[in-house]
Amino acid sequence: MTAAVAAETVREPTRRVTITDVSEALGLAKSTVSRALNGYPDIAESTRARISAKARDMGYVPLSQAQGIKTGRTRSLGLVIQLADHDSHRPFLAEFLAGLSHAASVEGWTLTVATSESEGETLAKMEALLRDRKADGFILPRTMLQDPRIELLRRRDVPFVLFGRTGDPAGCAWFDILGEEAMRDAVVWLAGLGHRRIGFVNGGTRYTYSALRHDGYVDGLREAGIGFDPALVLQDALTPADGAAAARRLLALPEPPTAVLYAIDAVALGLYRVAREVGLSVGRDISVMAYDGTPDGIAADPPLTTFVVDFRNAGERLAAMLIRRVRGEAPEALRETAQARFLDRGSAGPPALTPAQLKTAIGAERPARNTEPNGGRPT
Amino acid sequence: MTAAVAAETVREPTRRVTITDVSEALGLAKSTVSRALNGYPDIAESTRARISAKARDMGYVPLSQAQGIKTGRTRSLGLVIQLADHDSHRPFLAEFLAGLSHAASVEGWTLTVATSESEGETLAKMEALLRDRKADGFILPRTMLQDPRIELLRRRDVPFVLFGRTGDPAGCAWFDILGEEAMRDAVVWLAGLGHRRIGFVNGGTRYTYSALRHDGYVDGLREAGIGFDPALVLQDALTPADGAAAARRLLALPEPPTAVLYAIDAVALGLYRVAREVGLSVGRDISVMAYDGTPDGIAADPPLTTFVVDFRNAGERLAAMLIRRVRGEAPEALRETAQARFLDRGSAGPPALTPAQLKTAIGAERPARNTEPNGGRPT
DNA sequence: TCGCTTGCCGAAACCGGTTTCGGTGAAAAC
DNA sequence: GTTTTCACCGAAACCGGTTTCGGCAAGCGA
Repeated sequence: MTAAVAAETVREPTRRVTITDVSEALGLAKSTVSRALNGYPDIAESTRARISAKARDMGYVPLSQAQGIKTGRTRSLGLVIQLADHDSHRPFLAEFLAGLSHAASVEGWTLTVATSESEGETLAKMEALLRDRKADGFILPRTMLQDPRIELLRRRDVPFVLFGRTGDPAGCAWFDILGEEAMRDAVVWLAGLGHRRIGFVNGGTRYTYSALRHDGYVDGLREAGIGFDPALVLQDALTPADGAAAARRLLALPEPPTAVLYAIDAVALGLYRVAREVGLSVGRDISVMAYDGTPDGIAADPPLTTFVVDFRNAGERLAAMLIRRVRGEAPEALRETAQARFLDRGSAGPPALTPAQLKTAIGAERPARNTEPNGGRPT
Repeated sequence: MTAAVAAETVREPTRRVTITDVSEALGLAKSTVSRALNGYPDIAESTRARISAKARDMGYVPLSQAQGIKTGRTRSLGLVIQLADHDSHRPFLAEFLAGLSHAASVEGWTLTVATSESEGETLAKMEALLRDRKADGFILPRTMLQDPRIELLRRRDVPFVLFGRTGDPAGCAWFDILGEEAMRDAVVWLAGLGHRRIGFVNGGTRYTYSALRHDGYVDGLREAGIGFDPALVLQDALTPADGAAAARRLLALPEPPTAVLYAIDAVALGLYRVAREVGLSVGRDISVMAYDGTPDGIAADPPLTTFVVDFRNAGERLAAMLIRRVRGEAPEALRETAQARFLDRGSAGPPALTPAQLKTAIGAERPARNTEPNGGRPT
């Protein structure tokens, strides 16, 4: 009741201050004010100063949609999230959005978000956002070697930035984390602990990061002086279930790895399950490392040793870059990379067993299901 | 190289079809076309039919920002996500966004997202989005009993819908899951299994859901004929750490509960840790149930029995309601609720112990750390 | 037959900006 | 001292719509 009254009375009639208000307050033509504020060269510096001062303390903020009707741009960033149940980025979505939103709002821009269930729908959503002028450009997460989104935007001459790299970098701006360096460092670190048989469970081969991380793994082996064994490498593991299957296959090898490096945290959690089943202690009997920095990794026992990606920072950098891109800067000048931060949480240690010992330990231990502390208590 | 050439040649000059194009094609004034398409009564039905047919097959779609300059509305929904490290909704953000985005796009609307780190920033972001006309209304997640967002929007007469309920429902539209029913059902179900001492670990008391779920817990006790014991109820547990602390306090009671009901999945995971520490088997020695349907709950051992909330559906309903709200429908007609789906995954079973037995079992079992299968193997 | 509604549509103003195109005055060139 | 040039600003058109206002013709009652 009181609320309704309040809504009626307090309702602020604060008409927004327009460019006309500013021009009239100064006795100038509104075209002059517009050109002054937009940096046209045919305005005297003194006049420009007068105008921007007045505009500032009158609280004038141009209405982006009114500008857009003529300029075609509305100061908004587009993000189309393609959902997939295996999406390992999902836990970080909030961080990523926070980064994007923050960097955007600093410049007075906003973020338009859409979701899609398929590649085709993603393209359709992007076209719709362009048609409605709800996005001046796009952030493209999870880039692929051959990416139809890039092709579309290139063709339409729409600005975009990649979170990740791609096959043909022409005309592309990007921000990416050097996953290859993380993989290399991981291998070197594991080798330093004494491991010589190191498995690698990679992510989706269609994504750009996959080939890069594989290269990093190979580089690490070379640096550590360990020979490459293709039997130790598995591809396209995207879910915990995939990760568990991969772990089983690796442990079933004649000479199983004493350490497994996963390209994705969430997938690595699958190894924990397998280890529990076959009675191996993670971090002692079998070491595991991964990449991403999932919060879930902390809950694991022992917590997962990993490389932490700062998704918030990634969002901030990408938004800032896209804004500059929309403003006309060349894509070649807008390419940044950063490193993931190594975080040792105990899931990788010196090998307690040789591969041969490991092999026999696995066979001896089953069934390993009944390992609860209070197993035999009567109901 | 080929891409650059393509960008140059294929660049579509597809000028968008405007209302003027349509009016000229029909030999009518554009004002007539506008009024026809917007349902004004002073247009003959035959004319209206002719116009909308022509508009359709010319592919005319009004430019929302051009409309907005006059009407003030741009067909966009606003969502300000207030981040907090304890936010239990975070795992569901993608689902929620998918629901919002999908329902919005069906009506030709879009979703503008911003994030904030504090209550004050949330309000500021909402004002900024309104000022820029980037949002015609807002979805307010995680409503509180006393919610400053609601007060702001009421005062400004801006449409909004709540995900949750609130203290003063005047002028509010909402969608909510009946958490109170879930809590009641949980208690009744636990009682049916034989539990008489049932703890309750609630979430943040400032949020509306908290009081409701507490009521549901009490209702369940009444229905099961169990007396209410305030010692079994803890409030404001928002993180796994909080959940662990709560579990310790409950287990330290003279007569500890044999089952604990958590208002939040993520918090309930804290009990698993405590159980492992003191050597209790979850689902046998101590039962636990919670609410939300977190994916993390599946990874727990045993998987967490819970009530699953369909966040995607929630997003869809909320977006649809907000659109209707912006179009002028009364808030009182836009109030929906739904139920969470019970999902038995094995973390709650018949009590294996009496509270007294439980008490002694806890004391006897420590230290319980060295329970790994291959404990004593030499390095 | 005449005047008055009423139904239906066109003309024009408007929304809040941008951009093109001249025009003016002062300084520079002759 | 006159002409030319240039720097600087105003007027007006425009962007793609909405909305107000008024006018015309047909229909109605008298």
